[in-house]
Amino acid sequence: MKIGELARNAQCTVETVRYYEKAGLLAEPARTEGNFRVYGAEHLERLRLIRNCRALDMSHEEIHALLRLAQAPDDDCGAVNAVFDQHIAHVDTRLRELTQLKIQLSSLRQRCNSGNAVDACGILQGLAAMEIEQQPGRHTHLG
Amino acid sequence: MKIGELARNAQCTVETVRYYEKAGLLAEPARTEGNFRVYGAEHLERLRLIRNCRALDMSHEEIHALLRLAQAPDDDCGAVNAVFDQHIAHVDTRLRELTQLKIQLSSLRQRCNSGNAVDACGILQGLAAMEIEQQPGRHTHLG
DNA sequence: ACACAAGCTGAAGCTACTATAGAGTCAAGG
DNA sequence: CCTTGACTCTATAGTAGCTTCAGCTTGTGT
Repeated sequence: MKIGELARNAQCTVETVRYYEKAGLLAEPARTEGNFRVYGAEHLERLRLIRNCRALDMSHEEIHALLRLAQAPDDDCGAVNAVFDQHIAHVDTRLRELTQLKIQLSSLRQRCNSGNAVDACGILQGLAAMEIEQQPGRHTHLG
Repeated sequence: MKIGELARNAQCTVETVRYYEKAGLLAEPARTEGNFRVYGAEHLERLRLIRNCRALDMSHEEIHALLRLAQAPDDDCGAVNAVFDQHIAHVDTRLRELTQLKIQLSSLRQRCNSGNAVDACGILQGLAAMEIEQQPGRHTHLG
């Protein structure tokens, strides 16, 4: 299988595949005489796993950890569960943040119903007056 | 007011202030003889507005749009409301995505309760087997 | 023989900053 | 007057996870 076919099978672009290789997530495949990459079923399976992890918003670091753990098939999978639980915690944190954000946005939005001059717009006034809440730093890689 | 004081007043770093200037969000201030930036109250107000917008996860593009609109104080503020509504829609979209994500993650998590060999781990099996759902592209700048 | 698709490498671009190097400015203390 | 230390200056590189581009080579169909 050449890179284009692999990419189609895994629903991603050729560039992304090459990027994963450079990032160390996907093993370097064999090459043809003409220097084209040749992939096997095991590459596709691995790539699918990576794409699924990404679809679940895991970071490359988290995926890397999972892949390392998956290499020792006889070990206890407790560590796998731990990586997973941590990621769920990330998602939870971000969900709470966004929920809080939406409350703030909605309350700001109610301060203006359009038709005012910009000068008198409750939203802009609110944005200028709001007291900045210091965020306690990044606790998740989710934006 | 020099840059350090401005930054303290707006709860951000000196580097961020210089970055906003280069990004065109904050007007270039006057300089002292020794080439230090000197800011007035209007710069602080503008910077506070920018920081509040960022605290609400608006992109620089959105903030830029708001600032442009705010420059014509006599115009109708309908356009301001539109920018704001669009941002609320971004947050909503991302909330729905993350909620969906959490459902998937939870269901995957239930497939393994640790103590298995990695080979038999339901999570890894699920990650490898999951059918990739193609995302309909980025509809928000929120990660 | 020639066109065109698909592959190759390496580098730059994206967002919103953060961090570093190496210099200059300025007020206070000795 | 001189030094120390806090602050400031510019310019550059790094972060994540790709995407896009330039310029080239390889393979395929007619």
